[in-house]
Amino acid sequence: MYELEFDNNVPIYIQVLNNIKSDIVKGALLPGEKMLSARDLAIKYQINPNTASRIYKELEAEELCYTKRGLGTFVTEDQEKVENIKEEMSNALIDTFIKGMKELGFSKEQLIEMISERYERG
Amino acid sequence: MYELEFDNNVPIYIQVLNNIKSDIVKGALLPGEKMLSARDLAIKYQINPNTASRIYKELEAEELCYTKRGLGTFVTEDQEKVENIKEEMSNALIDTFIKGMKELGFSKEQLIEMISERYERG
Amino acid sequence: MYELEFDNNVPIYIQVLNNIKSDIVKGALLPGEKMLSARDLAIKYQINPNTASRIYKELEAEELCYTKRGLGTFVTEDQEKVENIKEEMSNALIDTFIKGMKELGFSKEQLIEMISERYERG
Amino acid sequence: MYELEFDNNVPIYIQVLNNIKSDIVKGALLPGEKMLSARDLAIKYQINPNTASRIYKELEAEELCYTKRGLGTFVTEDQEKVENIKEEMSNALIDTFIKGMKELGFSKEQLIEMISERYERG
DNA sequence: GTGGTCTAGACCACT
DNA sequence: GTGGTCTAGACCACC
Repeated sequence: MYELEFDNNVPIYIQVLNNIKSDIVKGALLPGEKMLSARDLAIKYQINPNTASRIYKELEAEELCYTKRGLGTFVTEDQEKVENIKEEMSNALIDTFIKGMKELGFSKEQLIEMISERYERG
Repeated sequence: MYELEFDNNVPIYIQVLNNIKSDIVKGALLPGEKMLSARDLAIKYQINPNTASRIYKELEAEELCYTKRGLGTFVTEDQEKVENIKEEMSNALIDTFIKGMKELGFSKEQLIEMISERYERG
Repeated sequence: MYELEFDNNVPIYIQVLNNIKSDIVKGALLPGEKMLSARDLAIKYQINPNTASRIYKELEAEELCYTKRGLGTFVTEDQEKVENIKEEMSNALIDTFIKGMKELGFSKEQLIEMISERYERG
Repeated sequence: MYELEFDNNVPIYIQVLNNIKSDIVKGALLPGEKMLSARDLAIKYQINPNTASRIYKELEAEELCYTKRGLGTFVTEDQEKVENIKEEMSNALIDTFIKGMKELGFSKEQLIEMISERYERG
């Protein structure tokens, strides 16, 4: 069971999905490594097994993992895919951040200052 | 009519709401200024009139505007409210940004560098 | 309700999926056209609404359609996507066919003859 | 050990089964010839021994091979059985091919042209 | 034991 | 009325 607190405004499966993606990107899940079974994932995050299944299905659609029938689900061995996801996810974060802050009227210097201040706290 | 392209994954009313809030924060909409009628807002953003109404209802609930019966809707004159919104919105942006980037394994220095690089581009 | 007879060896949602894809490829569903609601799709094919939803979700993942919140699901306007799908689907069919028949020892001439004979019948 | 790459969407035992059937049809495995032991089949294809056993069980059920206790498994000597299998397999291939391509809107002439072009390549 | 599919039904948010 | 999410539970095929 997991200590993750869900943000109710974001679908659970998205949150778990991002969690797993981060694990792959960070190397907490290694290429070729066997992942939790869908059922165990469900237990870990206290979610319904179907929801867990769905998460793996999405990961597979993004080619971040693959399934061997009857054996389980495994992290992709294609390191390039992993790099792409890292790019993609960080770009999305940066873009919404900069776009939003500009809209509010913050300067580059202000952004840098705020980040310096808060990085350790967060 | 407006050039805003909607992100279909975010409710339209949220997107317009944030747009208006930003306008107030930036001063594009001044305290006490008369706002568009719901009907005109609907036309400007090409949205359903019901959606436009809802947006004003939410703005009113946050006390960022008020309605004078028969005269229209006006931006709040309470500058403190405006400040609060600015804080609130920027905090939300910063928090998701830092939290997400940390999860992906980025350091403070990397964040600052990336922002420096991209601020002008965005 | 629909006259489709399901092949029990293939998941229903795949069969319906291919059906809809074919409709798009053939132009029976035009770019930008509103598609059946998930509920109506469920009725048409006599399947569970969740299954119908899932089908649209997959189509959307392949960018063959897009969703406007609260309004419905629409066929993509990107004609290139449609062309790609046509290529992809026909290539898959041809490749399995040729590969399988070669494995069985059939020559090119035999294949052509068999197709000539059976095309009308099928 | 074998160079076969498995398609994860098709059960492994089906893939190996078809492989062996093709070998019989093509004459790579001759009537009366002794086949690999289940154990060696497992090694050749890098599969689970249980899966290998299952494959022979299915082949036997279709009467394409028979077992002499203590001696091993042998290819059937009944040439008619072999012919039937060839018919069956090729019909299945042709039918899915023609049905699918028709659905996509291809004409008989187009099919023939595509096959002419690709047969050598495949 | 593993994942895959399907049904059923509930609840929610959006337009 | 539209799609989106989640739960629950069943059944199947595969290894």
